[in-house]
Amino acid sequence: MGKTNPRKFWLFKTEPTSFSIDDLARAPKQTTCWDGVRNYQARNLLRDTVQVGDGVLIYHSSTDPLAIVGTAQVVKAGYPDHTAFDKNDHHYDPKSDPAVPTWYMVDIRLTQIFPQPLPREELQEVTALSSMVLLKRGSRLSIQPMTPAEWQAIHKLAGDREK
DNA sequence: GCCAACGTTGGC
DNA sequence: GCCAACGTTGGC
Repeated sequence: MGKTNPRKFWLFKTEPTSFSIDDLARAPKQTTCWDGVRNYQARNLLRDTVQVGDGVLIYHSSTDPLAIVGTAQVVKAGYPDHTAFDKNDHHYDPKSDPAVPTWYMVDIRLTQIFPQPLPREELQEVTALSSMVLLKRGSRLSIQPMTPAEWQAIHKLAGDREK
């Protein structure tokens, strides 16, 4: 009773051409809503599991170099993604009813931009990361769970690169 | 409820 | 640009 859930860790994918970690850094309070997720598995995580205080790695996909570029923190837990209701929004979904929203989002605040991004190529060499969802073949999930061990290993790599 | 067709993601 | 891996759609 009264036992708080342990802090969890996530990896959020984004295409830097549409939203990059530099955009996050320039946002008011370096905070943004993570809108536009249109996949049910990712939606379930955003709605039900991602909590305030959870750690988030930011990953740049479909770019060169592919890399983990920094970290953020969840500052608001799952709430309806209003961009689904906006006809003019690229992520508009007419099937999402405001009374029973289909899609959810969270807010995150930038923690740090890594001085050196961690390229996917290098992550693939690290034994401790061999089970990362990100590195699995055909992995398309845009909101990915990761283990505390993976979280720590990433931070160690980022720290080592800084030296 | 099955499953073929189609669309999308995203590394390579 | 290619294409494997998924997810979604829709006829039956």
